[in-house]
Amino acid sequence: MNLKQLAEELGLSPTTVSRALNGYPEVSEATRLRVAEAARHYNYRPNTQAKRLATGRAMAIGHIIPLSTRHEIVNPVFADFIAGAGEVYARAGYDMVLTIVPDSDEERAYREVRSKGNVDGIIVHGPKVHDARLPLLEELGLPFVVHGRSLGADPGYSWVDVNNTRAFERATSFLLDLGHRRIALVNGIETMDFAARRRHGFERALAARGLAADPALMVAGEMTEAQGHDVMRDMLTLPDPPTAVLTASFLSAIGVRRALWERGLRMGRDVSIVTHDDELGYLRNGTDEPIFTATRSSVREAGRRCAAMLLRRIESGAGAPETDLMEATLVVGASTGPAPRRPETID
Amino acid sequence: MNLKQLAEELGLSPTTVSRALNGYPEVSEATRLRVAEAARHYNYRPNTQAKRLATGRAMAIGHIIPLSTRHEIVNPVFADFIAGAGEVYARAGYDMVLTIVPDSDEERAYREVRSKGNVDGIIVHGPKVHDARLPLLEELGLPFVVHGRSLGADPGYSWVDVNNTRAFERATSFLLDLGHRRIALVNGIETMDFAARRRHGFERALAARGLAADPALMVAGEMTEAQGHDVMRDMLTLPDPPTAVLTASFLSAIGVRRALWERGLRMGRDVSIVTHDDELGYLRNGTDEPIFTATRSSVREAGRRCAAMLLRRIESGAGAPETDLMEATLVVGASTGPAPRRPETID
DNA sequence: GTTGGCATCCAAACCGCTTTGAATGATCGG
DNA sequence: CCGATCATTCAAAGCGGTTTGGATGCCAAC
Repeated sequence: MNLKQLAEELGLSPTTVSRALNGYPEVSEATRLRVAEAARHYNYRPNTQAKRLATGRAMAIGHIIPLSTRHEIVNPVFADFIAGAGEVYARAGYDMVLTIVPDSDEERAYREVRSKGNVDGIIVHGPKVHDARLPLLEELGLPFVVHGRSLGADPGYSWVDVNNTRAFERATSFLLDLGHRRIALVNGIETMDFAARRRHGFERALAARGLAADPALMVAGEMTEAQGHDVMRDMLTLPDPPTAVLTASFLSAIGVRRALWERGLRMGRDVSIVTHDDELGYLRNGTDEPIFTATRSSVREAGRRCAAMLLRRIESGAGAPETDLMEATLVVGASTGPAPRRPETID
Repeated sequence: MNLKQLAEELGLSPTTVSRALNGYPEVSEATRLRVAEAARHYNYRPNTQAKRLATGRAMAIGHIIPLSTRHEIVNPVFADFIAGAGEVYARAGYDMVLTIVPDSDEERAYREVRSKGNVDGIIVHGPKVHDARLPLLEELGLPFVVHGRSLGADPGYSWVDVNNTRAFERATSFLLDLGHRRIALVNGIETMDFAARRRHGFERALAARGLAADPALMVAGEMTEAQGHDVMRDMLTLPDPPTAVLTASFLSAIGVRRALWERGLRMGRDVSIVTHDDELGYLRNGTDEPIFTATRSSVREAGRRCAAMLLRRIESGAGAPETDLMEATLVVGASTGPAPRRPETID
């Protein structure tokens, strides 16, 4: 059933039916009701493609997911982010269009999306430091919102981000307050903006106490369980091993925990762990008391906010860039405790 | 730049340009080259909406992601599946359209997708036992492929699935061969088809040795780290605790491992663990030697196969349903060993 | 020298909707 | 009672492609 048929059925012109259904004022209340009734009865739904062509609005948002060609790993955060954003789109009547792109030809993908005109805007995932995509998108003139930021990029873009620097600065201070001095950082790949900022926060907190970060205690890599484990296993063989670890991901923290257990060390007593917790649906940090002390920030909520911001920009026609800096909360769990007194330091 | 402008620029009719670009034979090789050259030069890309309207093909595949309203949890497997499917779509020039739907009004979502006509086919995620969506989709006449199967549904549909029954049957036999008799099953929610089948495989293997499953050792629930932990913690307080555990997810296995460690038990010596491993990018089962003995099957590969199957069906006009049963491999890792001899059983 | 076939190209219709511009009849103020 | 105003409706022209049904010109065949 299409518009013309429905109009025919009603003895009206397509014009009137269209207007009645889209809430235009120049239609009598009586016919509007009649039309609505008929539409329901025939289960009429306007053809999306036709509507899009006619209005010039795709009513869809694109998410371009970079897929590292080397690592072949999808960001575990992605599913929750999508769930949050999807909620918002669904309510607003937008579709969500995903494109998985090997990071080798991301530029082509963006250009194509632009000229194909099948989305009204884009969410940029996983921004890197000095991310080349932002100037490109600016040039393309496609509305976009970045999930995260890009150090060194021209700041004239809209974004939603967690205050990663502050979060890791606080987490580090927290460990310092507990007496820890040998603190390790198990970070994500530091070409990623979020990881660079976390490291920065880590170093800043140390510097504030006149301490320098020990390069031997700072590692960056793919944030997996295996990474956490291998890194911690190696660090524990150092002559002066860390008494605390700060990890950028829940999975890394789990790996660190495994390495501790293997060595017969108790988490929170022998070695403390603080992790970042994205509050992923399938990776909850304990049910009541948190398993890990963590800097907590919901990725799902970030997804909602990104989506809402983008829709706002699209519907109001851009304007000055919007930004939204979410503060992470520091929740204390069972994985941290005072720094163990080393035998030789007993005063 | 649109078709008409490009045609103008070339001094040709839109008809000819369209044909040249789409490889129709009634165009001289000379003009075809000229058109291709100009298209490249002006970076022309046909407008998606217009093309869709004209051809009646959406060139897009829908993924309807059910979101349990109670659990608010996105299946962790989802990101990898999407990555696999996305690869295939990208190569074939299809878009991937995601819809996140609270499972309360899934039916409405399917009907809407159908009548809006913005996808050519659908991938069904997370089928349940007796899943009501399958007859609905059949009725709607929209091509679809199910990732998984549905026990009790009319079998006239296309699917890609892992042989869950067989995988868990083998895993259970493996544990039985090692001498284990008290084997626990930490399963997913058993209204989900895959979980029902895994349980079935588990029970079948026990039955084959004349053993009955102990209800106290079978738990079903959300497959999270916390679930694994809590369930195992409780089981360890039983008068006759399990010596081996079979878990339906890597995350549950990690939780089980935590519970063991908390009790000072060694994995693979005091208690064995076998888990199912979906080979998720961010949840690798160890780098060289597997951490856990596991039934392994790549979800990403399943994504690729589902996508390819659906495209095949769309482009060849349905036909008899296709099915693809993937066998999981049983990989032996460090988490299993012979059943410990109980003190009183020393002969 | 026609005629038929073939290779090329084009005008126009169409896909299903929105939207502009105009028509119609009813209502109202003077 | 008449012109102006208003409410309501419609025909037709897009949106940007594809596709149908000719045109045109050229060449081989008769």
